[in-house]
Amino acid sequence: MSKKENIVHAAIQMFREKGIDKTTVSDIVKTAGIAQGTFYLYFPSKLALMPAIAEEMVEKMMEIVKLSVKEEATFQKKLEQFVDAVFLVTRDYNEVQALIYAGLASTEHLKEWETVYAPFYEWISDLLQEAEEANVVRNTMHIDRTAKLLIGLVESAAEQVYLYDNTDEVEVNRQKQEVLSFLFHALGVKESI
Amino acid sequence: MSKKENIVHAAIQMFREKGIDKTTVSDIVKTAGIAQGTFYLYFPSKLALMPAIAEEMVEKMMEIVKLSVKEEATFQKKLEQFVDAVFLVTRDYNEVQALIYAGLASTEHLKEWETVYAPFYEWISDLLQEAEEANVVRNTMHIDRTAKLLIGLVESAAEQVYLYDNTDEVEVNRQKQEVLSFLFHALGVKESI
Amino acid sequence: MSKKENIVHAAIQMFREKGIDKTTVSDIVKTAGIAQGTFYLYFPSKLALMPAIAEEMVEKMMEIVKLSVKEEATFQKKLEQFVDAVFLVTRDYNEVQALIYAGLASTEHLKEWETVYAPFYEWISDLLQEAEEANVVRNTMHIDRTAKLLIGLVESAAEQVYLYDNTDEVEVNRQKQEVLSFLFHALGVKESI
Amino acid sequence: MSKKENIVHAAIQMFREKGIDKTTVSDIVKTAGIAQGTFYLYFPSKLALMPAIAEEMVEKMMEIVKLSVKEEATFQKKLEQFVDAVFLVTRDYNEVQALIYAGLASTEHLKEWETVYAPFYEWISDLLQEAEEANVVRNTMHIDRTAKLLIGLVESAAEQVYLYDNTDEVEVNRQKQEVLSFLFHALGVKESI
DNA sequence: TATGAATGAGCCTTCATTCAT
DNA sequence: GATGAATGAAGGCTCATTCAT
Repeated sequence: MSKKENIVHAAIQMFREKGIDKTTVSDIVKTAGIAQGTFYLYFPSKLALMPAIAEEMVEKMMEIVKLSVKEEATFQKKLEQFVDAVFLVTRDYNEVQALIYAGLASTEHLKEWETVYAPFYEWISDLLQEAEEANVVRNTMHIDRTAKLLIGLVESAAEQVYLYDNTDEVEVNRQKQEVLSFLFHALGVKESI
Repeated sequence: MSKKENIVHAAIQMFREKGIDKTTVSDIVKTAGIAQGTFYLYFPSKLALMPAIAEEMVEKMMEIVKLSVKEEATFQKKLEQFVDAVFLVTRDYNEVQALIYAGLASTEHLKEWETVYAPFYEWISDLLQEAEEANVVRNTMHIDRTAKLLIGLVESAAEQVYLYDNTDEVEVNRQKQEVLSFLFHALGVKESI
Repeated sequence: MSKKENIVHAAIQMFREKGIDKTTVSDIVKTAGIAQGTFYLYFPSKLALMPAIAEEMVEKMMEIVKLSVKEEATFQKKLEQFVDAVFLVTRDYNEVQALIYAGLASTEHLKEWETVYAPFYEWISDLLQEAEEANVVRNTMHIDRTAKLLIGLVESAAEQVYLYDNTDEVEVNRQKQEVLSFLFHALGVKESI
Repeated sequence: MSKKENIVHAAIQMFREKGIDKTTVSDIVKTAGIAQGTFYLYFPSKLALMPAIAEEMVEKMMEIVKLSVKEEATFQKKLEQFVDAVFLVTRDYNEVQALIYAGLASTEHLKEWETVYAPFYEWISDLLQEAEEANVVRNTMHIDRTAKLLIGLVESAAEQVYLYDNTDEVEVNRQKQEVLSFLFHALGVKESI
């Protein structure tokens, strides 16, 4: 593993353990097992970490999503698997996702966000596109815009359940079901498929 | 205005101007026109501000929502007005909303969140309840859960458009329309009503 | 003594002991008996100390000069007393004078230098003016320019002797004599007076 | 050009561009086109550069002085040419000369100073010696001491004009004239020659 | 209650120096 | 000799919090 990746992983780990604000460069280098100065060989400042972490997180998410969502499943099933994946990642990394929000947002790295998140949006767009072409969803939606709405919906649902609500399994499943039901209607999923 | 409110308003103002991380207690007291020490007469620490601000923000949002959504309008129209209101508040206060997200979340004030946001959820729940009773939406949804989904959806849509996308009026309106269309389908709004 | 003066004195002391570059803000506050943060209540940065120190040094020099140079002495005697005074201050504070040079010069405080050093130049200018009017020096010199030359000459002579040469009393006195002789000729001091 | 000279030249260049304090070893090696470690093959530390630079600077000054001062000129003319040369070098290298002052002085390299500056002193001493023998100056001065005073005077005059005063050509020339006049009297230059 | 000067722990960052290749 | 990635001590500065008035 390259030293740069090493730093990113250490940072993610510390962010999950101590929160973003409380994590210092000193924490990160200690975890990464490198010297303080070495950090600055790879990142010009602490803030410059954020895009790299965001990228890493999106990659991880894409990985899990691709692993969860089976190629051969029906669209309905795929949606279900997708929701499962997002809930999973949110449960394990919601602290870090808040970072992607807050960290990226509070700096001047806003433009990078779009780039970083792009593959995720695209993946959903493709999914919706296929579904529309297969005539299993309503054909009145704007694909790209709807993709974003879909992601926003599922992520916020997952955040609500893991950050603020009790996280007992039963409740989580009910929330997932409600999201799916909400989604099916929103997309006009054809029941008979 | 009580001195406590004074502090809260000053904090919100500074957060909007300088961002949350960059705002210091010193900034806040200067804006509030009080002494450094006085702050600690009303709040035990800087973090203790967050719930108070969240409360204020939710109040402001409720106010705007109540002002925007006309009692006599149809459910469809009400939804539209609601979306307008959320977009409006997000545009003007997205920095501060990020605080409610990140600030509350990163501290130990998580439990307070529920309480603070409660009136907002309730208001939407009531709206949905009425709609269901009037038989203008599908009757298969869990009201409270759907209320949260609805809020999450609209807020994330507004954030996407104001934080990351270009904010030209035309684009914003398209996004609003897509949200509404998405929502109408999700809630199973009866077209004929 | 005000806390600001306290800091300035502590800084001068440390500069004399450790040299300028080696002196840290931490050293200064320790000597001044105050907290690290207190320093920044009175000076926005470490560099901002320099003009204040320069001022203090010039004041000290003026004080010693005024004490040394007797009102009723002849011009020749006054010159001699002046050279003594400059040598004295240089011996005790040459490290700090280097600071005034280097410190002021290396920052953007150059303009302040003129202001700070002004009373010193003026004092010499007045002395020369009187001498010219009393017809005890040549009347072909430009008073202000010559004042600066005179100060530059005496200071550099003192620096040479205390910084680089051996500082035994005999050698120092010879150097003083040579300076005076040089000066008397340069100013065209009338011997018979 | 040897690698050592290369480093010295790079250092001088960077000192002139960025100032002494702000110049890092990293800057120097980048300019010299060598690796960070290579620096330490030729100089045991950053401070060890200073005498080498001083030497280089004095050499440069001697070169310019020798070029400016014509063998066949009268003593008066030679003095004038000498002042011109010192003003020239000061204008172009005053930053670096401050280094020779401050840098050498503040370190433990004081003793080297004498050695380094020696040829310069000697050259002036020789000039004065000749003048005395030719009976064109007063014969009451101590040659070596006066040589130092002369250099101190001219250098401080040049520094004053280039560092603190306005540097317009007219003013500079007036200062030069005043220095020369001061000098002629100080040395007791015989007018009729 | 109200003040605001004082505190000091701790942060980010720099950079001279080293050393394995 | 030459390299340049790695080191880590140390510095300047910030700012939430305290406390004597």
